[in-house]
Amino acid sequence: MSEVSLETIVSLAKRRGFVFPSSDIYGGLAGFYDYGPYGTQLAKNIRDLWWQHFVEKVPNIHGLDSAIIQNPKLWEASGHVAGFNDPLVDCKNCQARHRADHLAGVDSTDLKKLDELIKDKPCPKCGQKGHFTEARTYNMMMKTYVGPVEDNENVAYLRPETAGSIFTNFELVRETTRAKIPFGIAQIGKAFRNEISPRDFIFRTRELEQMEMQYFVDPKNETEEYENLRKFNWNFCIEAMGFDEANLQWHEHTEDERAHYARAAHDIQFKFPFGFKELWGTHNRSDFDLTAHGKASGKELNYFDPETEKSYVPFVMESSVGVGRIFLAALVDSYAEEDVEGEKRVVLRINPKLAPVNVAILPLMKKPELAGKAKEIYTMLNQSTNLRIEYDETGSIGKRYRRQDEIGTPKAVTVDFDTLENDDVTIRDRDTMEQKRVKITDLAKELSNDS
RNA sequence: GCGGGAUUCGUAUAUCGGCUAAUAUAUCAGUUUUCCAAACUGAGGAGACCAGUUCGACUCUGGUAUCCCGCACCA
Repeated sequence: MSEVSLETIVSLAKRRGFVFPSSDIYGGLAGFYDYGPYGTQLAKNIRDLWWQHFVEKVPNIHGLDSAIIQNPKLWEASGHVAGFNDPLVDCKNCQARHRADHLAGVDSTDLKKLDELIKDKPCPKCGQKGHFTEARTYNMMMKTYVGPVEDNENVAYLRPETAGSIFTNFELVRETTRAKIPFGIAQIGKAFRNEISPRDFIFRTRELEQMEMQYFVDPKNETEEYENLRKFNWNFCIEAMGFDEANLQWHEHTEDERAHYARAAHDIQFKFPFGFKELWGTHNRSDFDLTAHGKASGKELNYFDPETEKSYVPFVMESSVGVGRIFLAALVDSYAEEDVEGEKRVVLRINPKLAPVNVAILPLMKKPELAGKAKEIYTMLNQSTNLRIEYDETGSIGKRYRRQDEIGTPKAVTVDFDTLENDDVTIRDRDTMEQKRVKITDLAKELSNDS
């Protein structure tokens, strides 16, 4: 198991075109990152794999792709407008920052009232009384304006999570798919949060991409459905992503940790270089969302059960994971260094399905006869398979193997002088470095089997 | 947001108040019929940004930005 440092991952990510600081030439922008050529492909492969497992292969889960900007009423009903307006104070003595409403012991956003209530309270950190700044709010939702005039009438928010619009589309999806409970709605998309302090590379960013699935169930089955979803999420990490089980653990939220909507919450934590941290959340959101949106919109979001002929508000079991986080986990999980004849070899032992490049085509040397043959094979495979193939002729053959190792390419095909005589090539394996000789006519089949 | 540290070729490091900024590696071109980062030759590539001090600043000072570490935050 690897104990790779974050610096090593950041350096590799930049050096090999996985992740760049956003607007790098201007000095970057905190909380935002750009994905380079290999990173873009890796992220796409992760999304595709998730979509396959959560939508395409599941008959009663349906896909959705909703707008990033929604009617602001949605976020009022969901509790985000209030929740993202946490009143905060700083202790002028020790600089610690606290939630004013927590200090006051009340649930309020009235800043003046809170100032009054906490006036004589001690700072939880240093114990000093009467040193708090005035309460301020830090709205964590990104604001924008819809229409040409920037005023309060036109305020809108970039969604802070993808879940909201799944609830607003609940009835339309149910109707168009004729779905019966239990069923799910899944979505992959960007969300935005004005995090106070983005941290740990791409772990906590201000622009994030979520893969979420909300599963609507009969309240009487909540526990069973919740447990099933937890297992499903865990299995995806182990079986589909191929993560080392030793890098994963469960964390159950205590009542204090839980969000306002959650009846139960379990995180899958991954062993990042900065510790075990949340990778994937499973939440029992109860009927909180459908009830809230039903009330606020005036359109009841009930489900009529045709068997019992009764209506009820379904419970929501939520599965939520960030693309950036699972991307980072994939790099950390697969990064390995080993000694090969006294030299250090860096290899990403990543799930072949996720690898940005499946196959590298390499002429043994940059000779016209070898390069020509290799390019022929490249074209042939490109046309006859769905493999992602890369051609490389610069540098020694050993150097090119190591280049591909570093980006996790599972197979390399090498064209040598025997190829010209016998129409066969070697396939070199990323993990074992072993080679086998294969006829060019069998190449497509041979490579497709492995990927 | 608070406190601490850092910022020099793509990456990792060095040096210096006068810089023509060094080394390794990486990259590119070439030589070598070369299967695990070989060697050799050559090429391109840098002091985050903005001010100040100074005859002169990559070097000193201040601010800003970004990254890392701790704290807080994570609805």
